Amino acid sequence: MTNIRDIAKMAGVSVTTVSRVMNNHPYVSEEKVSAVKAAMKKYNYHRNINAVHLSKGKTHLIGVVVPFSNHPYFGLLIEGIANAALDQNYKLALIQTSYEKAKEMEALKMLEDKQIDALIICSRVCEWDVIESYREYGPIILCEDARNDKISSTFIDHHKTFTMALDYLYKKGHQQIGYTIGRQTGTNSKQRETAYKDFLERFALRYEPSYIFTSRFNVEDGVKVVENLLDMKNRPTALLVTSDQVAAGILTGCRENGLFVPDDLAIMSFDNQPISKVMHITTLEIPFVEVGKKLFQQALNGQGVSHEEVQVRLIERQTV
Amino acid sequence: MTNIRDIAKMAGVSVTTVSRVMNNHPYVSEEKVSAVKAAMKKYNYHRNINAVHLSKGKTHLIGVVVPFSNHPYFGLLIEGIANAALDQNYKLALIQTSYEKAKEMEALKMLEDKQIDALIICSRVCEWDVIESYREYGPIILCEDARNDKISSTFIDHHKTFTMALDYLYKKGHQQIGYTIGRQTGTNSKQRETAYKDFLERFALRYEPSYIFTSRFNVEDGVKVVENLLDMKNRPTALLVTSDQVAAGILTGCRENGLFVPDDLAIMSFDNQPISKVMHITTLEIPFVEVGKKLFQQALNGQGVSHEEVQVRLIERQTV
DNA sequence: GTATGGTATGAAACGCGTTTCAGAGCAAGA
DNA sequence: TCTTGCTCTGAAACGCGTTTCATACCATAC
Repeated sequence: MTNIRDIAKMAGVSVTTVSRVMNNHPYVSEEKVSAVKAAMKKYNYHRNINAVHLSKGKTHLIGVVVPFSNHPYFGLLIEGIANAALDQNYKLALIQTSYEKAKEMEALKMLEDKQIDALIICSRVCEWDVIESYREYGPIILCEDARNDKISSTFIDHHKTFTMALDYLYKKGHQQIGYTIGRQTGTNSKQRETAYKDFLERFALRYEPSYIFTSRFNVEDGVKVVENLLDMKNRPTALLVTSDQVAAGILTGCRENGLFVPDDLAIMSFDNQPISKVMHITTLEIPFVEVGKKLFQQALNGQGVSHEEVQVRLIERQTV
Repeated sequence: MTNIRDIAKMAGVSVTTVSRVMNNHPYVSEEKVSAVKAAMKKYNYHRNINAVHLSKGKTHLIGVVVPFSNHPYFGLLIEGIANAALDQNYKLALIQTSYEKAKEMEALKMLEDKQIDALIICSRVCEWDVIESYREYGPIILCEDARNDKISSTFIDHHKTFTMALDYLYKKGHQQIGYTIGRQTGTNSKQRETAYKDFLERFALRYEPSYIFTSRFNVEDGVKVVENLLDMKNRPTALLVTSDQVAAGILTGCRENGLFVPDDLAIMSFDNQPISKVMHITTLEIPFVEVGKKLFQQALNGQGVSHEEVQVRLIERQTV
């Protein structure tokens, strides 16, 4: 393999000059530029990017932590981040954790080892202080409400959003409202839980544990929600569903079991993925492209701590 | 930042010994091991991974090229590859091309620059000879039938599979069969087209161009297929659909427009994603985890050219 | 007693591009 | 004439871990 020194020798210049040519620095005479370029071409020279990385102390790689990549929510987030990254000539290192703490730690270690320039954590399991202790090694960006903390974030105020959705359902006459959610832990889930309890209190409604369906991630989980509903004596009249996938499953389950939507059960969902449009599911749109772009921007800027709130938008369709 | 030489000095050993300790080489006395470890701990030493990369000439990064990451097909593929990669302590560099040639070239350049150890291309736009010309820089693995070529692949024989599916539909009494597909170009699509034409010829059936629906990727595209069908005088009685997403859209569209499945229209789909189970769609299961694992294995082994065929499995449900 | 081989250790070379610093040459302004 | 201030160039240092090679010691093996 030819290296920069070989090229310098062949072109009759110094390595500095070759480096300058490669990086389009000014102050290189035209003759030398062409001599260097000719030599590079002749010897099919390609610079060793790892040497560049070592030298510059940067990799142009951004780590992205997701629990799964096949889930539309994270798929969309990845898509958004990847698009923003490509524009800036950055690459993405995908780290799939399956919510295992050890895998998440590995991602943090990659930052520590300078294998990545910044880390975007789309959903975390590690505790705050653990993540914070890695902040010194590079920018860490979270995709959850971290306004009270010293780590940058792009987030949706899920308390606000959930409250808005619940109020909307209440106004439509619903007083027995339940909800489905993925993980129980996690900032987003906690915010939603609080919003739910606040809502109940505000309207003096009773808390009914069976109205809350946890560990609901995909369509099949949605179908199972309906199975559960059928067994209940006193069903909720409306459900707030934190993913269009689950909502699609619930809708399908309802159809198969003779439950009419929205009359027997109203469904208000999240995300506004294509499936929700096709199935006419009322949903709260999350602007994934915008979220991805902001996450990436924060990862790039790095230094200071910033918090970017993203607004969701209610899309009224036919399930409420 | 402390480096290996600092540690060596602090521990009173040579850098070689420090390196050996880090890499668990034998032939280091216990006292020295502990001295080195103590020094590393005391100075919070972390090796610079870029220096390792440069030195070893490897990065433990595998490039994965996909057109989009939010599409379930590619999401699942990524998931499969990522799982296999994590097991072997490899990381994934995700390269999203949107089917733009320039982006795909960038991925090949990453291989050339040694930024990645191998490249898995899940769907390509570049011509054969372009890709082949980069083979000298490292393993390139394709996810399409490349048995006739000098590039490794893990693939599904789509001619065989399509033929099987068409025969199945024929046996069920269908003679007016259409199909939907994503891209028209690409090896997989070509194989399917050929299989379709061969099938028609074999049973002396007429080729009806309007029975072929191209550029169908997601649920919404499926709904539009139904809109098209409604305008047709002489509709197909069965449709082979190359993605469960599209099939879900078609099924939904049929329901809304009073078309009964399978009586008015039989649907045979591909992938066996969760949505197909929930909607009882008859489908051909693609074992994504297996595909991902094989792709990754080939990427790791590298040297020789190998071709791994993966079998699909018919899952009979209620749409045929 | 000598040959053989494993254990233990370190100096130095290696991989390779970037950047700092110093200096030379030349033109414009004082 | 002298000072600034570009433009252009290259030697050398820098980032840092790995690996080869040489060496030394000690223990079986013959």
